[in-house]
Amino acid sequence: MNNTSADQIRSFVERIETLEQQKKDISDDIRSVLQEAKGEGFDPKILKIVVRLRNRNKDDVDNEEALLELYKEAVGL
Amino acid sequence: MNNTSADQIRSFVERIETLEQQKKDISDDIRSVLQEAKGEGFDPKILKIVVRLRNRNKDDVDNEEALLELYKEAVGL
Amino acid sequence: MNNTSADQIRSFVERIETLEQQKKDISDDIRSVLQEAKGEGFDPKILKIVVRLRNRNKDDVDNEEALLELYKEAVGL
Amino acid sequence: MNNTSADQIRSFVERIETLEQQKKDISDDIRSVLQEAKGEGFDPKILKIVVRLRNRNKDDVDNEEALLELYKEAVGL
DNA sequence: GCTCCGCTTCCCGTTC
DNA sequence: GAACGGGAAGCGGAGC
Repeated sequence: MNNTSADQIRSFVERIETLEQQKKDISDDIRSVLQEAKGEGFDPKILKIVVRLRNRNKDDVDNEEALLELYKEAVGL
Repeated sequence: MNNTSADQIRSFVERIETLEQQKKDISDDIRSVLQEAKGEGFDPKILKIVVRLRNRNKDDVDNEEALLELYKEAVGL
Repeated sequence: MNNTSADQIRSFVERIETLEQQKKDISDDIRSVLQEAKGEGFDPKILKIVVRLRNRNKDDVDNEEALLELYKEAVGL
Repeated sequence: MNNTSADQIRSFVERIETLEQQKKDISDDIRSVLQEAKGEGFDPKILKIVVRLRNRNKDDVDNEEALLELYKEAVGL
């Protein structure tokens, strides 16, 4: 390996590390918000489910829920 | 549920959504950097491994590698 | 490393490999069943959800669903 | 939903549950083997790495290791 | 269609 | 002994 290649590798690695650190910081922030919510009596797990549902098409979600009800009845739930 | 609780839930959900969006943006940035590296002839997969190794204690990594060599020999690798 | 250690390592590795293969076979079987169900017009994703629900305590599931409804209303879903 | 559909759903769900149970049993067996190995002084984590390596093409693994060494030197590892 | 990445879940170690 | 948090494995979805 020549020097230029090594320099490039170092550069790429450092750029990625910086971004990964930022990502980790944000993950920590999300965790903090969920903890805060929990401290005020809300359920973090359900909050995450709601966030996911809001990212999805409403019709799809409705259809899926309707189907699930049918299947649940079929197995006695 | 009273109005205050609903407001709190909305607030928590929106804060999480904002953070999740930021996280996604950074993930996209990382992907871009890896693509750029690939375009210059480097292996994105190996770059990621290097980033992970740099996050770990050197002695731990060295020990693990030494042990792995022993085990590999034991099974004929 | 002495010979005995190497033998032990080989033995452990082979035992694990055998078990992993069996596990993979069963995963394939599950996938086949889901495919068959899909072929008869059922939704594999919903079937898996039902299986998971049946593994959980009914009261927990009911409580979680009730809570989710509340949160959904709070954010206008 | 008619009775036949409900019967089919029940049947599919039960078949999947049976298979999932078998899979879980095997996972437990694997865990036992790793525990046993640990009890005799071997490192479970490394054993799992060896199992994974044995599943891969030797040339690929060798190439990857060679490349990794180059990159590690480039960043001073 | 396949690989690869991110998410979810599970398991373990720690702490109270 | 139970709950909590961190880490690893398995699964589903996205991107090539």
